[in-house]
Amino acid sequence: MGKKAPKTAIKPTRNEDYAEWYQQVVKASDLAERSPVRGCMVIKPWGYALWENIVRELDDMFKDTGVKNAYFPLFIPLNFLEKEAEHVEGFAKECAVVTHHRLEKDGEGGLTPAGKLAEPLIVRPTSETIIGESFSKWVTSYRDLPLLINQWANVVRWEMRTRIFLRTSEFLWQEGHTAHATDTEAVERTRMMLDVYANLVENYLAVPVLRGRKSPSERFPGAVDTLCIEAMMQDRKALQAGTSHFLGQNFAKASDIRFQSASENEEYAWTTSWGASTRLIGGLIMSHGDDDGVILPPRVASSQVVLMPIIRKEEDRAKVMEYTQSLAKDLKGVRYHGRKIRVEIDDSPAGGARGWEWIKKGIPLRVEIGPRDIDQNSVFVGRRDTEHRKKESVNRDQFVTDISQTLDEIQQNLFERAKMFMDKHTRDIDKKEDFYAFFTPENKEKPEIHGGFARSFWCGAEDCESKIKEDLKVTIRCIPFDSGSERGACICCGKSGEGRVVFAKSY
RNA sequence: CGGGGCGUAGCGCAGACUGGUAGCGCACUUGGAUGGGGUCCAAGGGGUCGGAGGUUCAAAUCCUCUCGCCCCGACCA
Repeated sequence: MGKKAPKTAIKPTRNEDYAEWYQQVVKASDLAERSPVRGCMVIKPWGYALWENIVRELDDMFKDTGVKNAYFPLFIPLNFLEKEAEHVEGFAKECAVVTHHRLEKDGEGGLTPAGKLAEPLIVRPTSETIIGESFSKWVTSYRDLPLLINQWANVVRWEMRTRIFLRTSEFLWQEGHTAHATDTEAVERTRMMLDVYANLVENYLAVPVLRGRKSPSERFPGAVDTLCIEAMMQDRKALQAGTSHFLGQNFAKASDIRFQSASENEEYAWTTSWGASTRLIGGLIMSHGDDDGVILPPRVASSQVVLMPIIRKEEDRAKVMEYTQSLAKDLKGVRYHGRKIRVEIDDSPAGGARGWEWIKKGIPLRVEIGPRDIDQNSVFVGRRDTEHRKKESVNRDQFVTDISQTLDEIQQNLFERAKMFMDKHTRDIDKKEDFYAFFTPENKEKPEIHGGFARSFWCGAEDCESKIKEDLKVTIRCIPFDSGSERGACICCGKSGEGRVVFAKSY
């Protein structure tokens, strides 16, 4: 008899310490690790594949709407950031600044910066200003519009506190920037791209989201309107999963993006910008992960299935491996949502440890293959979205035939589970005392998981927002598009407000 | 930047109060036995004890300074 197996692969559990659970899951799942550089991460192959799949899907969706990719510099001249007043306000801090362009030996075996730059360069925290510079040259006539550009890039924001995937000093993202002849068209584009994000997050990451707009205080600096999708994590906090901004003519004026209209007037363009980042991976982990590790939705998983040959006697090896290889070949021939199924073969020694590694990594399907299965032309299959002991023998050919359907069932199951969770912890709250109770943990010393999304009325005053933020660390995450026209008393001051807004604690 | 915690093998930790040969578990390597849910036995490899300075015959341990990380807060486009 071996050691008694712990109940869960991840310690602590979500309920014991959610923040620590998250870190342990990231580590155990082999998705990423901390780097020697403060606040930065190394994305390991198992995690980077998720990003590659997100990129592939999103990029296709963008191109389907006419967007083209381009690339702009990493460095932005300091004065560019000074062009838009509100933008300056929002970005004044938290930027990496390049002040030198050379290293010299310091005489003690080290290196010291030399060659001071006349004007410092900023490592882009976002690229509105430098892309605006290009746009101003590219746009002269209404015939040049709309201009629909996206770039896949890394950006740097010198955050005070970082969390792997959720908020890192450097992260990968895409930023779309468009310029239009009319405000209507720009507004439509803003909404169109938000819907693209919602589609990706719900249908690929299997994470349900709320769609809506930010309150003025939560807007992107310099934006006229910020649309967002918000997801609920398993600690019931909100995660902003994507934003799309209608910038009005603010950035066009700052960057001098003008065109001559059909009626021969000179006008400023109307611009938008929209982004989603590697933060999505953090959202995926916190939406689906359990106390045994991460659970990857099949449509973005690095690989969908792992084959684990069981070789009891050396003379069985050839037979088992042959059966395994042939199964792998058949599986790889199956198309799953337009792509090949990816198969891992793990022939490390059979035993519980091997299986647990794959559970922690969250692969959707685990398949054990031993002499017994071969005799019956079957395979022994475990699904990551069900209890880990629940495994069943399936006819080999049936398994291959059904695999797309099985993966879709897992995908669907993950989405529905997350949707039920969000719905369960979303409630209409009309009394101030109920609102405060909802967001106050019973144990102040070691807060349990509590709260959720509160749908309440708000009078529209920033004072009420900041009061609630100060009291409870709760903010308006979004004003849902479908909030309706029902009127009710502001949860804070009691004055009348139209439509319920969603309050929550957030990442 | 404020409060708290922590830096000792790849990972997790003990040793520190009371200074005296650098330890344990996991992982890794080799050999053997196992094998359908966290295997067993045996033998190995791996360390500037975060860094600098000080006290001492002697420092992981005591003192001073310093760097870094984690958690909570402030911040978060």
